[in-house]
Amino acid sequence: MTTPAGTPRRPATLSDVARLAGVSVATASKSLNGRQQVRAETRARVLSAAEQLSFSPNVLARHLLSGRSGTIGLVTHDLEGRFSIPVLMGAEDAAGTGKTSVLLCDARGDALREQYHVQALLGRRVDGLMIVGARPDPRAPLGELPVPVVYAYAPSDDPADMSVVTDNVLGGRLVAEHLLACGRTRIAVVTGDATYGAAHDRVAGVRAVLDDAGVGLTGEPLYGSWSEEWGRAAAALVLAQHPDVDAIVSGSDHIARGVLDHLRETGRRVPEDVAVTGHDNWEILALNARPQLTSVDMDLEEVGRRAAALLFDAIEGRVRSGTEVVPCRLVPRASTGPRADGGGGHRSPPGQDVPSVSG
Amino acid sequence: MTTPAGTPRRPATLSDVARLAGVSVATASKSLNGRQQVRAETRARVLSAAEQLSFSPNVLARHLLSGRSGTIGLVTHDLEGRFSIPVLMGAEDAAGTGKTSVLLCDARGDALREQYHVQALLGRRVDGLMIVGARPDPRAPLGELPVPVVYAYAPSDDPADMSVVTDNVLGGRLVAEHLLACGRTRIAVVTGDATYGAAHDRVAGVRAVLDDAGVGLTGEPLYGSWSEEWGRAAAALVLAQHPDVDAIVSGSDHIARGVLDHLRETGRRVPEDVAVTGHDNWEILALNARPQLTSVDMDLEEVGRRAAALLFDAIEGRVRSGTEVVPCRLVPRASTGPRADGGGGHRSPPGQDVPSVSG
DNA sequence: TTGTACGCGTTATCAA
DNA sequence: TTGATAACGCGTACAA
Repeated sequence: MTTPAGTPRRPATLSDVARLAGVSVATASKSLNGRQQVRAETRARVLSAAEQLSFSPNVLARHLLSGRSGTIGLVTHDLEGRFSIPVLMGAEDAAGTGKTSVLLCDARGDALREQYHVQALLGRRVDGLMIVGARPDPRAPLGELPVPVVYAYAPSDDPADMSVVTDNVLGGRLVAEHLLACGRTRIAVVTGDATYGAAHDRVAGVRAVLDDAGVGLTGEPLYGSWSEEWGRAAAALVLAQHPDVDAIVSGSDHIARGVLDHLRETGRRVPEDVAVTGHDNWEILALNARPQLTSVDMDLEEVGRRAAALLFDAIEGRVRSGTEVVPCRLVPRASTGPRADGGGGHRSPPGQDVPSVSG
Repeated sequence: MTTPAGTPRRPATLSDVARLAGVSVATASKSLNGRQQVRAETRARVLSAAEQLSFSPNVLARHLLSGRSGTIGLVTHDLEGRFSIPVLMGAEDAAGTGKTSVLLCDARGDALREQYHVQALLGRRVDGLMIVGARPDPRAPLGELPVPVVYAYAPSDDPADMSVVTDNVLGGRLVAEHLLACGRTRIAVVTGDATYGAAHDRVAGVRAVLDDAGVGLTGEPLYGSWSEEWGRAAAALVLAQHPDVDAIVSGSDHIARGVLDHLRETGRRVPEDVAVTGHDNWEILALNARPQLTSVDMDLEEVGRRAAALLFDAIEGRVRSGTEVVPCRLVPRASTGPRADGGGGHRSPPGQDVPSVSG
C-alpha cells in the first residue's frame, strides 16, 4: 500500500508535502533538512507527509542556489577495453560514497567526440571532469575550462594539469626483484607494442634492478604486439638465442599466456626450468593459465579513486597540479618460484617432459 | 585568445550574455534558440556575445520548466564483468546520438545498493531507468516508480515490465546447424554453471536442431563452471566416453579454450578431427585461440541500444511491456569446418599428431 | 521587434 | 517556532 493506484506521475514537490502537512514550504524544508528551528511535533508531521508522498527533493532545483550540481563528467576513450573499466569503477566508488553522481560518456578515442561530450557535460554544469585515456601515454590536454579536470591512466602532457597514472617502472622493478629472489639470473624480456611508453618503462624497471644486481638482461628486450601469438613467437626466439634462459618477463598477461603455451609445448617446465611473469593481473587470464600466472597488479581502481579524490579536492578549491603515480604490486603465483636445481648454474632443458594433462 | 586570463570561474549565464549584447534576457533567449521573432542584426550580436563568454545554457535550469532532465539512470550490477559493458556501450551510444546523458551507478549485485542508487537517481529527476543485470536469469523487479524502467540482459520476472535479453536458444540452434552443415554428426555439449538458465537454453537449442535432424546429442550435456579448467576436464570426460566424437559445443569461449587446449595436447586436430565452438564471441579469447574460435556473438550492444530505445519511447509515453529478444549471430572461424574425411563415418583419433609449433 | 513578468523547486533570510 | 519572500537560470506568455 506504499504506492496507491492513483499515484500521480509527477513526482511530489516540497509544496505538496507542505500542503499535506498543513505547513509552509519553508517549514517543510527546514523539517526535512534537520534544521533546529522547528517544533518536534511539526517535523514529525512533515516527515510523515513526505514519506506518504514518497517525496524526494529535486536535486536540480537545489543546484540553482548552491551552484554545485553534485555531478562529475567522466569521459572515457576505451569503454570496451579492460583498462578504463577499473578506473571507472574506482571513480564511481569514490563518488558514490559521497553524494555526487557520475555522468558517463564514451569518446572512443576521437578528439572531436571528446570535445562534443565535454561541451554537453559543461551544459549540465558538472562540477568537474575526469578524462580516462585508452592507453597510458601522455595526451594533449583539453583547453581552458570553467571546471577542474583530472586525467586518469593517460596523463596530460602539460605538467600544470592534474593526472593520475600507474607506475610501470615500479612494475618492472618488482618483477625483477622477485625473480632474483627466486634465484633466477638469466632473465629475458618479451613485451608488446614499442610505441607504448609503458612498454619501455617496464623494461627500464627490470633493467635497473638487474644491472644493480650485476646480472644484466639476457638478450635485448623483444618488442612486438600485446597478443598471445606474439608471446608464443617471442618465446621461441628467446629460446633459440638463449636456450639457458631461466626466466621470461612478459609485458602483459596476454603475452605471458603465449609464452607459457610455447614453453609447455616444447617441454619446458614452469617454473622449474623457466619462470614466467605477466603484467596487468587480468585475472581471467592469469588464473586460467597453467600454471597460474605471477603478474603485476597496477591497481587501476586506486587510480580511479585517487583521480576522483583529486577532483573533489579541486572542486572544493584545493587545486593541485602534476602527475600522481599510483604504486603497483606483485601478485606471486605458481608460474614463478625456485628453480628445479635451486641455484644459478646452467641446466639444459628437459626433453620429452610432457606435462600431465587430464589426470 | 578564446579564454582570456580573467575568465570568471562562474560559467556565464543568459543574463551575462544579454547584458553584453545590450538586450533583455528574453531577446537573448529567443536569439539563441532560433526563434523567428528577433531581428537578424540583434541575433548576430547576441550570438557573438554568447561566443565571447563561451556561454552554454544551464540544462538544469531548463529542466525546471520542461519537467525533463534529459538524463537516464543506468544501474549496472556487473561493472567489472564483460557482459554489462557492451550493453552499457550500446545504451550510451543510443543516448549520445540524442541529447540525453547517462548517469552511471554500480550496484554490484546488491539489492540494497541498488535501492539506494535508484533513490539517488530519482532525486536527480532522471527521465527513466535502465537496470543491467550481472547474469541473464530473470530477477525481481523494482517496485512502482514514477519513471519508466527497462531491464537489460537480466529480464524482470514480471511480464508487465519491459525487458531486453539475448537469445540463448537461437545461439544453440545456430551452432548446431553450422556443425551439421560441416558434416558433423557426433556432437557433444560441454557447458558451464547449471544454475544459469542460459546454459540450459543453449543446450535446448542444440538439442532441438539435432533431434530434428535425427542425429541426437552425443552423450548428455556436461555442466560445470565457466572456466578453462572445466573445459579441459570436460573435454577429457567426453573423449573418454565418446572417443569418436567429431564436435564439441562449448557453453562459453572460456570453456572452449580449455577444450581446445586439451584436444591439442592429446593429439586431436581441430577442426579436422573435432570441431569446437564457443559462445559469447569474446574476441580477446576467440581470436587468440588456436585455431581461432567459431563462436556466437550475442550482440550485447544491440541489447543496450534496444533497451535505450524502448526506454526513450516509454519516456515519451509509448510504454510497452514484455521481453524483447535480440537475435544473436554465428561467427565462423577456423575451429569449425569440414571433417578430415569429409563424411560422417567413424574415424579413430590420430596418435602422435603433434601440431606444428614455433615454425 | 523587443522587454516585462512569471514560474519551475528549492533554500536562506528575515519578519511575524 | 513559523511563514512570507527573494533568489538561482531559463523559457515563454503577454505587453509594449
